Amino acid sequence: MRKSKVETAATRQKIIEVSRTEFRRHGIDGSGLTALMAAAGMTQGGFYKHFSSKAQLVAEATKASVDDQLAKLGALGASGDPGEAFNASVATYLSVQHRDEESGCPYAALGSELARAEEPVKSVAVEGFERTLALLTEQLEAAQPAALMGPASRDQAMLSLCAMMGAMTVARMTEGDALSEEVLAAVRRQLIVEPPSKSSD
Amino acid sequence: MRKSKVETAATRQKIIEVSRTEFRRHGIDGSGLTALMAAAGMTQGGFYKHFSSKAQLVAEATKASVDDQLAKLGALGASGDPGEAFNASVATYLSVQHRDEESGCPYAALGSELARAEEPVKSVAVEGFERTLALLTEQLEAAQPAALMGPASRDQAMLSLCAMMGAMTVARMTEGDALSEEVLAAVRRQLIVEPPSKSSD
DNA sequence: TGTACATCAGTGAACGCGCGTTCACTGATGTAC
DNA sequence: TGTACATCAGTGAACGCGCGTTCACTGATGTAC
Repeated sequence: MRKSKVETAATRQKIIEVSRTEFRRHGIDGSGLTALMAAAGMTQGGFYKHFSSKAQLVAEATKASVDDQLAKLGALGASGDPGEAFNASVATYLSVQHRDEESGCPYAALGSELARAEEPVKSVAVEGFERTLALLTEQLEAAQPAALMGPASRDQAMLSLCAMMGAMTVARMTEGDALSEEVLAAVRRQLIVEPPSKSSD
Repeated sequence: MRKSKVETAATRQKIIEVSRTEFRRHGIDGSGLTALMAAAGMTQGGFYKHFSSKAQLVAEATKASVDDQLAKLGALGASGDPGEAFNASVATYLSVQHRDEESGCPYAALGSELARAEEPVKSVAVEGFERTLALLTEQLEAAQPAALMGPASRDQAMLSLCAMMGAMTVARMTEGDALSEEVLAAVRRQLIVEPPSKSSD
């Protein structure tokens, strides 16, 4: 039953991919390895040929989700006006589509579980947050008058990122109620910034 | 072994109180009824004399935590300048003390788990959020020029509340790293409002 | 290039364990007379 | 107020179940000659 190196790598990737969906849907504690491996098309015994523990998988799946999110938000900046990248990031993050997605931001999906996580996972979470914060700070500086740059930009990016994550968690918590869409729209309105060229305020 | 009505009510309250601490520390899925009842000084069998299921306990514990938080933030407004109540709420919520507390805001502690909860819990979460939002909106309107009142106040309160919850989750996720205190301080700086009397901006 | 053998990806049963929930039982409390 | 009995808070063992992890086994892949 041995598989080729290419197949093995693909299987490993498949397990990570499937986990991201399962973790988002049922949480980390709520996703058993047996169900997880079945969703990847295998039996539970094979898991330990790819990962040394469930914690290691959680770390890798979280890292993959952060990388994905960074790539998605980064692409919004690369194509089009850099002054609009920040607003595009906010609008994309705080969309109903993101709320209903099976993947997406791991901090919004697993926030309180990640806060309780142990070391391999914790480091990934901290580094991922730092990188996302750095990207958002850059996008914010490109979108605002030069006078507002410096430490204030990082503060504002911090507020924006925390508000986005909080709003997404609340939107999922209140799904089905009108409040869910209201939270997304309200925080979107509050975070959007005016482009640097036209300063009317 | 039957207990008096007063003792029975006290035991019920004790279970709820203990649960709030356990849920905050280990999450909902991570808190077993056996450990929970032991922490309340009883054996697991007695649980069902007070609650019909674990889900019912989760709903009641969440409601108790929300009520507590509302009382705490409301008290900040009652004693002292109403124009300073909002800033006091922000500073109290985003404190290192709140981060390290065993009780505190259930949304920050259980956010992603509450988002996955079923009906009895979900309603409590939605209603609690609405009430907290209403209190914060009031406090905000008392702290700002009349011109900024109306729908904009609710939007701003929504931003503030989401940012506070998100920041607390991130602060706990990054505890041990300097980022943890930085997030709390940065979001505090961004949310504080100028009192209505001295309008310099 | 062809053969012989070591490697190891994946299987599926089994491990000990803790989960939420049920239940027969105990004995103090509450109630009816 | 005093007695007899029903109620029910709390005990602790047991239920079926799924958890994370281990392991002997299978057989195709990779490697050495």
